[in-house]
Amino acid sequence: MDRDAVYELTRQIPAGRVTTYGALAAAAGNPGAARGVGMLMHTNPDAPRTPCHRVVYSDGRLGGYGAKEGTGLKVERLHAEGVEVDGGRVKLFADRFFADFKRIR
DNA sequence: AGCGTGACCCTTT
DNA sequence: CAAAGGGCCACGC
Repeated sequence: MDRDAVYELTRQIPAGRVTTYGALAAAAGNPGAARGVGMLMHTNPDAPRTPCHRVVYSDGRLGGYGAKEGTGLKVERLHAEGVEVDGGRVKLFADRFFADFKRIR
């Protein structure tokens, strides 16, 4: 597992778009390593260069966030980029999905 | 080197 | 439609 690749891909996610842990893992060449990617995000320091808030569950839910505020902060950051969030899930998930990480069920 | 834990995901009740 | 089970991988001790 090349974690640098994962971080790189995460950094390349355009503002206002989101992807999933699984899709990210697959794009990095390790399909099924969704959980590992989540761990990488958690391990990753707060690094502003890596927009981990643009990574969510495959069903559109936000998932977790290392900060104390948790998903709350995540919602704010996403909303600031134009991503509508409701009921803990991302609206227009399909449209907002990063094209390069096609993996909508 | 082995074990436990977690920011996940899919299939099956 | 909601809940439960089992299987991924990476990390720290």
